[in-house]
Amino acid sequence: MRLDDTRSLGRALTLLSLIATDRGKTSFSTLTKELGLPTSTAHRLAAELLKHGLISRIGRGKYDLGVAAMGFARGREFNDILAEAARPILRQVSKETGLTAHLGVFEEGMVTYLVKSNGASLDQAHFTREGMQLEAYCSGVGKVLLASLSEVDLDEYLSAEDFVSATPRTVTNSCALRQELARVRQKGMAIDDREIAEDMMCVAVPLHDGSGRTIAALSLSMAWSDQAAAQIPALSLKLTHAASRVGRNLGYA
Amino acid sequence: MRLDDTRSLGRALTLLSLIATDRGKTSFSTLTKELGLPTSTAHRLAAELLKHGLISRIGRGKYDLGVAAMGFARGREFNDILAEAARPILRQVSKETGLTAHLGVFEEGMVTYLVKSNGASLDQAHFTREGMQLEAYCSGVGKVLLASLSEVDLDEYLSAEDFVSATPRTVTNSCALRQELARVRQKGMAIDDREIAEDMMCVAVPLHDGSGRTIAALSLSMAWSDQAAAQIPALSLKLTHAASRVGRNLGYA
DNA sequence: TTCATACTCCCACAGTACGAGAATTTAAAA
DNA sequence: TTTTAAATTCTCGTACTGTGGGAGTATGAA
Repeated sequence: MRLDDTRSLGRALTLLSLIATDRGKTSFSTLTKELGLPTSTAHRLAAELLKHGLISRIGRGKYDLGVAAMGFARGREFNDILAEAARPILRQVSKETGLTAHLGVFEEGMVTYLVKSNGASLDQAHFTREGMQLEAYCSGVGKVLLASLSEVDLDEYLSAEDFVSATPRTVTNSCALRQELARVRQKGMAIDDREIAEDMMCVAVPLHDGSGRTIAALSLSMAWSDQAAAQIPALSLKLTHAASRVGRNLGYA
Repeated sequence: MRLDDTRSLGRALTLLSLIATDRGKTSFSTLTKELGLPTSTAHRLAAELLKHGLISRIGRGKYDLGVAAMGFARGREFNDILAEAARPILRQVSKETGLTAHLGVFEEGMVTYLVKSNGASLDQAHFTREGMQLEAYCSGVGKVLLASLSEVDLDEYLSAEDFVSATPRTVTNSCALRQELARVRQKGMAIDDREIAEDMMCVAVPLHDGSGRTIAALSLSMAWSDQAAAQIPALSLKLTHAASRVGRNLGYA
């Protein structure tokens, strides 16, 4: 897209998001000054936003979100949007690879699986369901999400959790987990090698929002084998690709 | 405003509201065809909406609301916006007239008062509070709101309610109330002449949304007297004016 | 009332947004 | 796999939208 092809629209939307953030605390003229918008232009755009109900006037020089903006959220959660935006892409990846793909988010110390797309055979991650919550420390998705936590959040998590072994390879030592998470952070991907089930492995990568924060993780699960292990770099690349496509679907540059 | 001064913005917002209504059921190309938007233009606009997070891609040719649109609604209700948009105008009216102004909406068979702006003296409607719910059949605001109900909704209301007299003049007969509401509908205003309190009267007018539906009512209350009664036409006009200003604050043409 | 600020209007001009059509990508059907 | 239809992106000359300074008006506060 040519950069200035949608200048008025872009400016108006920036203005809108400023108003949405500010919630009528700051005067309109102050906001537009920050944006460097000329008065007449700003008012012209505001009038159109007003006409469409996206903003409302709550006083002289004060605007807040409008009634149309309300209707938008009705019965819809961030997670729903994320799931719908990701679903077609996960479906494609699982079709291409024959493996089962997941998308999960971190909620209250657990991983919530928002999307599951089954691969060709059913012996991969047959126990997961959409909406299911699982422990974070023993899955690829979980490790990616934990790796994105701040120091304090991670400390809290590590001290609150009670780590039980799902398999002999599960990492249950808080120190070892810290090190593992550091590796994940550095590599930008996590591997679960028979840590959650004896005969399973998976790769997982983060999904970043526009500002680089990890908001979810994608994974591919497969039955464990030497040859499967060999494919991991390629799969991880594919997943990263998929993640950035999901990001694009959500409007993250 | 010159009509085509904000064409791209206007088109984009129309597109946005279509998507918001449709929720990804209809394909993008169908929507744009309905709007008569050329393909390339439509995609250019959609790309910008996407970039700002107002829409998200949920599949090939499918778009739904985006994550930014979510953030908008956070902790905000339609009633809040209505109240904030109306408050400065009611304040002005009550200052000009010295009377107490109210704005109320119909909720579950009762009137909820969203805004109260006190006049000069305190002997008008001293018993009302913002957020208070009162019976609809005996106040000006209530009568305006009842007058806007559909036949079936009104039938339901009339059969469900138990009408008690607040004063000797309160209309408690369901037939008489029907006639009174017809008058209100025809005149576009309601008068409460000592029906809720012995020494009080008030005028009320509807607030219409863009499509003409009554979404709220505004009123002015005063102590009863012959001279006060004589002012009612002028006050009603002023209120109608105020209502249309509130409407403008909300973006209703 | 006065004052400061918000808002609207005007209009000539710069350059954005337009949109047809071609090219490319994509997903699903065959 | 190939085929096919639809979605999406690209290109580019130009029409006309959007711009923004400035003047003028409206508004609310003191």
